[in-house]
Amino acid sequence: MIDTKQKILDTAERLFGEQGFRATSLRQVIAAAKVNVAAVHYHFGSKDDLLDAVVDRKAGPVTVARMEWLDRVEAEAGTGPLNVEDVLASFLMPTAEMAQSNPTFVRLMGRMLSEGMMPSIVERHFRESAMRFVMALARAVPHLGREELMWRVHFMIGAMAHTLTGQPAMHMVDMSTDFPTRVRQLVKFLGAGFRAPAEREEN
Amino acid sequence: MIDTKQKILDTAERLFGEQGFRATSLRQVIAAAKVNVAAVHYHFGSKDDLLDAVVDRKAGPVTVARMEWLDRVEAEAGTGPLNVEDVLASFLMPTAEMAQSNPTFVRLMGRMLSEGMMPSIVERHFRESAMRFVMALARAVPHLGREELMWRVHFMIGAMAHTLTGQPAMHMVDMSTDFPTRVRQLVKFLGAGFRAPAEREEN
DNA sequence: GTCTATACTGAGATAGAC
DNA sequence: GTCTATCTCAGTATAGAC
Repeated sequence: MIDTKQKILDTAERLFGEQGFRATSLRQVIAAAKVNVAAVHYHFGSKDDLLDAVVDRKAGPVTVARMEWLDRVEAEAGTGPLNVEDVLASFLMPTAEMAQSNPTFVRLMGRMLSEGMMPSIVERHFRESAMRFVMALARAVPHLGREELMWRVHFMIGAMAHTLTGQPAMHMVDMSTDFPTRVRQLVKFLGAGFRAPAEREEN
Repeated sequence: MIDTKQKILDTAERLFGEQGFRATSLRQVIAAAKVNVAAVHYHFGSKDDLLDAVVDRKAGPVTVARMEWLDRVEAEAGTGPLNVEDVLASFLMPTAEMAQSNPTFVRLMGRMLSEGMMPSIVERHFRESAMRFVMALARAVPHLGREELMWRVHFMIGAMAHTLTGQPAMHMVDMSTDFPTRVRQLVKFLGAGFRAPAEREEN
């Protein structure tokens, strides 16, 4: 069939998102997609490369939406100060929107960040937009030095990844809360964190 | 030998912390510990149970330190208001202290939280102290409703886990920053997040 | 070019001899 | 308590049918 590739991609996206990448075997994927084992390797090369292709197919639009959102925020700010929450929203809201239509893929993205899964894949897909995002953040919170800003970005990624996966570490939180609400709360929480004063240099 | 168990535990702790749990095979562990494959299954039952035992051995003291720290914070506050940052420090600083002497184990704890690894293990080891911690937090930020507090705790766990693993998602951050400095910055960031005003109920 | 059948290696687990 | 042998299932590689 012509759409063997499609079937593999669709099935892999679903199973990786639902069960996690490592917890899903290729044999599960090929059974669910009703194709042969070797087809995966023929079309994609390896399990890692399959993941890469799965992400490739869907990550582009999210990145574009993020950049457009950030464009608007920067245009509205003009030469004036940039609002932290607006910058954070430009990064997080497109994800929330995608989560409405495709929650499993968003979970997969969350997993990839938090499981430290395939750093090279994450990097290739997100690094460029992430860099622009960090620059906007630096402008929004100019009281922070580079080092301190980067640490807060690091904290942000952790919080974000953990929130996207939909996996409460303990049964603390109502995971049925819709994504836009989650993200609004996350933006507020992180915004306040970024606004917090810088440490005095005293070490 | 009598200390076969010990050797396995020590080696497993090191390799799991360095490489991750899933990325480490039992065969690596038994080779490094110079014991037989079956010894692991004899002493621990399974790879999962070995992880459990590894965590068991070291997690207790951290929990005790956390609870003692929280005792002090609550005693100092008396019936007055509880400081958020103090509560956060009670949870995070014992980890930072352990990280000084045993960084790999702390990385392993971080991985366990963020990889969604063995939820039952995490729960058994941390649930009780986590509940007391959440109650103290609720007292420190009484302006938050239950739901909103829990979401912020969720964000906190993500940020914390990501910070403990020592795995920067992209090469953004200087991982050589010592743990106490990291944790001080994290406490400040999270403290501001928890202090952020509650959302108006408008959905 | 696309796919199938099959075999190879290494993982975790288990039974049973010592 | 310890070790050998063996089982099942994972990811991967390749030869060859269409």
